[in-house]
Amino acid sequence: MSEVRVRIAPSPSGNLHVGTARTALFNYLFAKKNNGKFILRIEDTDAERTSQEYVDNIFDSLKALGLNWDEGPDVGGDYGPYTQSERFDIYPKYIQELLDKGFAYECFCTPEELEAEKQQAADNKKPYVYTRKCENLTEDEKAKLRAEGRKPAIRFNVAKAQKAFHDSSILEFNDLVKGKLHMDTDLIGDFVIMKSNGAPTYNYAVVIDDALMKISHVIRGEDHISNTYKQILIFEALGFEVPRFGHLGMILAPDRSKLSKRHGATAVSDFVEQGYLTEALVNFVALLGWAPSDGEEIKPVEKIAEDFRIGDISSSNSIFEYDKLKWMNSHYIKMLPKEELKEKLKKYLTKYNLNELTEDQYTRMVEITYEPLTLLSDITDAVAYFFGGDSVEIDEKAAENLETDLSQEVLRAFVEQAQDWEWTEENLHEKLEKFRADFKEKGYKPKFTMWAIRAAVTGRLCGADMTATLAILGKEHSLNRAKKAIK
RNA sequence: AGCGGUAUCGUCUAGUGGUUAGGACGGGAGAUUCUCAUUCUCCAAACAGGGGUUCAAUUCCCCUUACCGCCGCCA
Repeated sequence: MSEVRVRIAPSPSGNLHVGTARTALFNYLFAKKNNGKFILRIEDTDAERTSQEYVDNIFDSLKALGLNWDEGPDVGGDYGPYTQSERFDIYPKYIQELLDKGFAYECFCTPEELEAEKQQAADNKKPYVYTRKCENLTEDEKAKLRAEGRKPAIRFNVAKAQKAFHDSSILEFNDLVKGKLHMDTDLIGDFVIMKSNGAPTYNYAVVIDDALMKISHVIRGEDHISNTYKQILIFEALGFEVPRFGHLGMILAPDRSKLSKRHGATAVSDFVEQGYLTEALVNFVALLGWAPSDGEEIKPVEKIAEDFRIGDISSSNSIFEYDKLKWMNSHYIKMLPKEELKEKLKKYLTKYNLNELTEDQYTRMVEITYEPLTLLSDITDAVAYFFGGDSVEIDEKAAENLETDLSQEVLRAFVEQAQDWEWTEENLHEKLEKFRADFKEKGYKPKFTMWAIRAAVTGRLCGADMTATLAILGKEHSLNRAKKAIK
């Protein structure tokens, strides 16, 4: 068997979408599993909708996900260039070949004429198929149209190609994930392969590029199934070897509609911005349509690659459930090495003056606050009360708690006794334990004792370990906050 | 409308011609901790419907339904 070569071919008309990321991942996994090559190709034939900004975003996102490509626009390779707009001199040659072989013809129809055809089909409740009225234009007629200033587009002659290589009008192929798929080619209109402005269309450029780049397996979303028949025909008409195809189910939003901004993040860079770890995103997205053989859901890409078999992918659509992603993200946050975590968190702490803390204090603060985090960005709120010196914002519930006689009594005792405490975490731990015990003897639950202190010092009823919090905050700030809460 | 695809707990899925249909997220209950969270234990929750084939169908076939996709000089 020849070398496995797969590709991801995004169009830079937006930031890298998670759906594209999943397709990229499955291609990557397939390449890894089969010692093949993973190739990145930028499909920017439509100049109007593409921009360099998006190209950069695609590069960055793919890299962040760890889906490194063996060949691509930036790293090069033996089959470049890897950006379609730089390949425009390649495409005409094969158009000519198709024209010469009679598998393509010039079409002079105007957008208005085409629109009228479509309208008529709709009126008759018939599916629209191009009428092929330009198929048999004579040279004289073409010259006349040209003289009028009309520039022709090139259409592919579907029926001719089909007849040349198949016994009936039914075209069939064996999909890597969906099994046997077929289609009556009589229902496919002669489609445009080169626009009147000279630019190749998607269906044509893809074939030329996949063929020239020696792509062995095309793994992509099932929205491309109907394109596959067109593409196979072009491969055959040009005498290229037809690659194997595999079509993945789509990713849907929780309401079963297309995943869009209103559901939350959709671009990989959005997820990162919101505090998701790319490791979690990759892991989660792999589980959409694929399940590990050992049932262990949390595992790194390398492990997934070992276990991956394309035939095991579910061929149905799957819903992108943010809840599970969040769960997975919190899991990955807990597994992250502390040094790395400390660095990553800084991005979400810019509103605070980190200089208020020593390196050790910062480390300790992260240690006692990272566990409940679902998103890295949750840290912003989680550490709010470590800053601000003697003043802290008291939330409603804490304020309510501070009203009680019990809390007032606890705080008076706390302020009085703590004056003399040595303010180290170790000592505070010991002292507070005793403090709680004393109040317990008076019939106060430890929980309530600590709530009073917590409410006064942090302004909240829940938060990080209280002993460590006091230690980090320091004696002065802690006691001043406590004093302020006393009536 | 036509064509194509898909159908197991709410969600992601495992699984088999005979199973108490398994796991994970989410939900519920409880235990632990100074709180929240973590962790742990337990609970509820599914084979879309109808026909076949078969001793037996969630599993194989057909139909219906639902959902998704495609019908561009977008990709």
